[in-house]
Amino acid sequence: MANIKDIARVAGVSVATVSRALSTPSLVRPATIERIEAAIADLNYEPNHLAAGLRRQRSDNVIVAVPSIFNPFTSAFVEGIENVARANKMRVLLGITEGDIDTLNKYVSMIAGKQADGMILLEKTLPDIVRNPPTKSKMPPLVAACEYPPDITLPRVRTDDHEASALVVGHLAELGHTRIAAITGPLDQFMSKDRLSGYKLGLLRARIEVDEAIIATGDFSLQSGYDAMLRLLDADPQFTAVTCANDEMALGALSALQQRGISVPDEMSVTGFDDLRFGAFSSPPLTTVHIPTVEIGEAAMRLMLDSLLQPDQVSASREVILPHRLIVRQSTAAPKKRRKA
Amino acid sequence: MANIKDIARVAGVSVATVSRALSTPSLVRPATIERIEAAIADLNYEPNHLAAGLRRQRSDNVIVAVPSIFNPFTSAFVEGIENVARANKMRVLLGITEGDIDTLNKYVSMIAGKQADGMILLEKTLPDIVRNPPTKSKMPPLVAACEYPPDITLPRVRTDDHEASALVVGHLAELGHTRIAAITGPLDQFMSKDRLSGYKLGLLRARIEVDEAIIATGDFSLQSGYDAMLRLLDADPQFTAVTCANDEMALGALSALQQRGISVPDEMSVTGFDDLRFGAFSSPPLTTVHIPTVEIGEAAMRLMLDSLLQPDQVSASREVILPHRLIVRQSTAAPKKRRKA
DNA sequence: TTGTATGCGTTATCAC
DNA sequence: GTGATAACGCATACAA
Repeated sequence: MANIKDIARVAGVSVATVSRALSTPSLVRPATIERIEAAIADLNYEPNHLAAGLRRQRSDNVIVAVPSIFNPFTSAFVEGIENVARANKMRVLLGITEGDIDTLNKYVSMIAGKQADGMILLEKTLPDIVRNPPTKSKMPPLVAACEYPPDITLPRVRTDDHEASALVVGHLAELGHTRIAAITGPLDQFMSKDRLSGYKLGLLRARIEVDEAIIATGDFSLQSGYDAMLRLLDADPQFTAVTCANDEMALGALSALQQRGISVPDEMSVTGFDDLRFGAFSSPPLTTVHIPTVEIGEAAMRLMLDSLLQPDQVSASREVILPHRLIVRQSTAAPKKRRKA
Repeated sequence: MANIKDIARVAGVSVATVSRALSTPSLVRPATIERIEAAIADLNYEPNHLAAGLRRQRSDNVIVAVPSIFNPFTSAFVEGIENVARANKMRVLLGITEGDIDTLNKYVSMIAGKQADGMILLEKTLPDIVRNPPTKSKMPPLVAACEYPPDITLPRVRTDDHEASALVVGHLAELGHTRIAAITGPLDQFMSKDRLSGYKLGLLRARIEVDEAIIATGDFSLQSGYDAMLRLLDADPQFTAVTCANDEMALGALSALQQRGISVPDEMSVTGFDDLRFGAFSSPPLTTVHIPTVEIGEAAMRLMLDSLLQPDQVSASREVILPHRLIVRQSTAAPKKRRKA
């Protein structure tokens, strides 16, 4: 492969000029640039990013740490990040953790190793470095999405899941439901807790008492929603609506109801959370809250770019909150018939 | 940040020894290794991957080029790639093309620029370099997945979509269906053509004549499946089954049928293709063909590792074909009632 | 506007 | 088993 030296020789200039022509063309005479470009085309030259990176001490990569990419929520988020990364000449390095903290910590150390310039997190656990900032070396640029407790000082982007959850419950209450069950996410995740407390807030506002007997826990998967729905039905058949902490579980719940022969929304109203495409085409189409997942990724990447441009800026505590909105489809209606026990 | 020189000084050895201790510990006396490791821990040293890469002329990155990651099929594929990449100390660089050939070509040139060592493709179009191999520089390591015409010489991994499609149609024919509609993918994609020809093969085997009037084209999206189903129903209400080129479109079709009040599977049988998780929880659960998407990604990455280990090997024409299997759920049944026109 | 010289941090070759 | 040293290819401070 040709290198910058070859180009310099062929174009009859110095390597410095070639370098400048590539990175700051405004400093080079147009005629010179032309000769250089001719040489580049001639030799099929491609700048060596590794060498440039070594010199400039940056890789132009950003790590995206997620437990798995194998679900629509995460992949939309990653798509958003990639969109703005690409527009800013940066690349996305995929870091799948499978929820393992050691793997996550290893990804963080890749920043010190210059494999990446920073990291965007969508994890339920934080890397150790957040709680134990390095004393000698400087803190690597980190951006958090969605899932984190309020006491950390990372730049972050999220939606107001608390209010969003209350909003859905309010919708059900307005329809006339008074016994509203819930299927939550895993309660060791901040996001789940937030959505659960929003559910309780919604009940409070509607003057409905919380009944722990009709709150079931899932793990955000279709299967867990299906299972939780069955458990709920077996435990107490008197509720007329169920609100799920995400669309996947709501879809699972829908499937369980269909199997039990309980009609939605006539006998049971069901709501989701996230607004996955699949929810719009379920039977019946799912009432849910739209979460701007792609935009969350985009905003996270923009925060990352900010951190990268202004190192050790105290923009550390920047927080972006994106708007949600209720999407009413056909899985919710006023409670009509009483189901038989 | 500490570098290898600092470690050497603190440990009282030369940089060469430190480097060896890190990469080939067997060549270094255990006692020496201990001193070095102590120094590493002491100074919080992290090897600079950029410098190592420059010297060794490799980045340990592999680009995954996909039109979008925002769908379960692609993200499962990427997850598979990441799994085996991680196990082999390589990283995945996400390359989203949005179907743009220039973007794709740019990703290819990143290999020459040493940002990545190779590229795995899940695209409907091939980068120019495949048709016009470079004369002076050597061909970058490329691996193709699923979507490509048979005349290219890239290492590749796929399933036998042709037979898989015929298999589904065979299932419907066995149930007694004689008018079987199809919803295909975009016909400029090899994968769609393959699945369509498999559909026709299935009809042929069942001695059913092909009727172009009940073949509709979609674009693999939920919405397009929904739209195509409506078009089909309006054009000819006499068919009793419809086979869709992927699960997303089948789910869309299910939604359209439900809206029209046509019961599945009593009045209409529906089949999908891919076996997304969502298909198992639709109403009714979807009969489909399981495609081992994650495994396809894993196999693709293994082919990549092979290419990387044995440069200019003529393993170029290696092809891996992974098995599919029919998954019968409740969206298919023997044709019972005649729908009213 | 252009050229010269230095260093980024590592690996690998060759000695010892 | 270990050490000295020459690349790897580029960006930039400084000179001209």
